[in-house]
Amino acid sequence: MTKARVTVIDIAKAAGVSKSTVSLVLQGSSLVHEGTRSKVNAVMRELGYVYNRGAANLRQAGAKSRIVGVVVNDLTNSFFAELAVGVDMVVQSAGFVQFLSNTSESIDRQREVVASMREHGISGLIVSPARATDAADFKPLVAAGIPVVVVVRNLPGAKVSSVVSDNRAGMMSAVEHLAELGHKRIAFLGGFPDTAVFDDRLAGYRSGIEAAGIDYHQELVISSAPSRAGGVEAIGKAIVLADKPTAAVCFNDAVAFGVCDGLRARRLEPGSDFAVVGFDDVIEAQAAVPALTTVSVDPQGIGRRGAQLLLKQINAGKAEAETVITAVRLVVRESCGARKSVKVETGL
Amino acid sequence: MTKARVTVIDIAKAAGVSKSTVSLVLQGSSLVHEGTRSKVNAVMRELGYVYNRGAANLRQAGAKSRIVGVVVNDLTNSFFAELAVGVDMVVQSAGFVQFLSNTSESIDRQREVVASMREHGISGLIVSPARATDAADFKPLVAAGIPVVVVVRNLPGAKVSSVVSDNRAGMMSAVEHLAELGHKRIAFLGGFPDTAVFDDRLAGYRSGIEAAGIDYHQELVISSAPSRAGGVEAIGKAIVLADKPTAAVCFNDAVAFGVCDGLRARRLEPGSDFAVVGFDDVIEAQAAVPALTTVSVDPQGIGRRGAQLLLKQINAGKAEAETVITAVRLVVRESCGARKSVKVETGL
DNA sequence: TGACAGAATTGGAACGTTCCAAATATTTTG
DNA sequence: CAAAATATTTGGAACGTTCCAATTCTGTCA
Repeated sequence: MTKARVTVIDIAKAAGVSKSTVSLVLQGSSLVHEGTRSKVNAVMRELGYVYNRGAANLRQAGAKSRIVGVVVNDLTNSFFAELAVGVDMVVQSAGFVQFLSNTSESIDRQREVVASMREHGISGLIVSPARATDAADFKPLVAAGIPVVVVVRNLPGAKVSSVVSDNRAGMMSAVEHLAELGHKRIAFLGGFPDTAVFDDRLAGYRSGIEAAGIDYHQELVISSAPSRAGGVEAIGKAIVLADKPTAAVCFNDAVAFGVCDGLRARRLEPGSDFAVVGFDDVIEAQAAVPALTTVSVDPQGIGRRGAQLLLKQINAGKAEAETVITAVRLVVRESCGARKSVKVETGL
Repeated sequence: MTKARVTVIDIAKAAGVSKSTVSLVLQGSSLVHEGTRSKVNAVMRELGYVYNRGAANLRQAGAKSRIVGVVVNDLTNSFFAELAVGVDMVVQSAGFVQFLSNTSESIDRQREVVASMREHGISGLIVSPARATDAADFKPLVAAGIPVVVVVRNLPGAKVSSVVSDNRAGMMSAVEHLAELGHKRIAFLGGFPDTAVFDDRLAGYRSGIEAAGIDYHQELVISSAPSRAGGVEAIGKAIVLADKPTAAVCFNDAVAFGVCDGLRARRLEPGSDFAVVGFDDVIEAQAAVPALTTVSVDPQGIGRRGAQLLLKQINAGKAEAETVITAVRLVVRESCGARKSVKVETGL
């Protein structure tokens, strides 16, 4: 057990050069003689030197720690796990490492986590903000010159970059698809109305029915928690309307699954008796029964785009807030009734 | 945009005390007078001070950075995502943050990632090692006094702590369950034979059939990649045996899903025509058709246990290698044929 | 050969914190 | 009230790196 850490000074001593030269080697400077460089490298290997980024970071004040913080609200949700993987891919290949934390939708936790990351000197932050995050919450970060990229959920009013999926277009295509299948009474179920994502998706819904020549009916928009339980609740309200809907687009897949549960509890089969479309295309969507028709959003792609944007801003020193909207596409499976339940898995 | 960072010296100046006193306040020392403490705290808030852990860390050489590294081989797999969440829970509440990285089973990536984490001064490492990781690979870490906890897959020969599920007991209970259902020819399908996990699960299989008074037949053990495709391959070999099996325990759920695919491709229905049992209880297992009977391992629990063990070792300064085996339990669903396919979801 | 340019190297000083030993203020005690 | 004990506070000197300006080495050219 080696007690003393090997430092740049030990290397210098052993290689017969000064610490400055070793430092130059470390930074790959072209100023050092080829022979010296290789000797120093050899000694470093031999003594088992490990670079102390903390110390380096301290000196080059404000410069880059090569750490990016990643904050998501639910890593258990495969959507966010994929997102984190996407971020990791680009971040890692740029020689950065990621600090990843999970807020579980808790705004206090988010604050703690971000503060902690800041203490550790992150060079940038990618965050999928917890619900009800204050737009001003990341103000201090950007004021300190730390770029912030918001993903998945945008933060209207905050002057930060964001990468979100095309919620409007996605929901619109879902509605149009249902209209093409002949549905006239299409409900919009689930989601909290106080969020930007909700607004976007609802706007897409309205454009969709308008494009299909259907009138908008206020009572067909039923909000609820964006969860499975919320879906059950929403379909419960929808089904007792005087003029019942025959189809629904849901705020997200979780709600859609809940809607399916609620339909079954009323002896209605999703797909054949009532068309259901989700949003997100979580991993369970294709394995479910019936397989869920949904809008696929490629969380990994969002992660990659977000990371790229962040790295760009980090390198640029300071960049303007920028918004990226990633494309989505409707994946037609069974729950919309367009296809019979054909359970053939290739597997080969 | 504040150009200059606020330091402990600025606080000291503004509060009319010395930097040492500020430092004492920072550390919550009981040496400082109550009045002084609150004044300093007030000034810190006012000036927007942010603690520089890097600098602190530099001084208390070797001491704790309050960063733990977490390395998994596939974050996309919900099993590992859950694990990471478990780690995050305990690590976060202990005031640590986690560096999380994904190796995608690449041993080079693993090496890079671990090296990078080390440069950043992690106080401990939790790793689910990529396949074929050399037992000696973490030697330098522990030599430097950085505790390492290996999870999920153990590393025989490495002198590090580990937290693994009870593979032996789990597989044994799966086999016993099938035997109770009347099966005599039970195959063991999938997995790479060069891994410790494989050995354990196979040993459990052997104990299980022995306990049931069934003879062991070499040809019923068919290894393959531990993936869906591997499962298809393995069942393909099993089904053409002279004396066909009527049931199979699989190396993991992915293999089990592949086995189901392969059965269907041969017009056999998993559950009724052939019993299939998986291992892991991934999130898709209960939503699949038929719902998969499998051995549930609680990855989040493993994450928590691993983190606790790591923190213990970090606090102890140095601890002996310790092995924790977490309990598993068989979850009986449909694919073993014990139950009819009853599709009732409560949802409420 | 001496001056000069370029290449390679180098000794501090700094970064923001913690630690130590020592100094000062406050209280207690005989 | 002096001395002793206790409670607070405090200036440096670290920690391991990078940066700067300055230095020492090379060779080149007139």
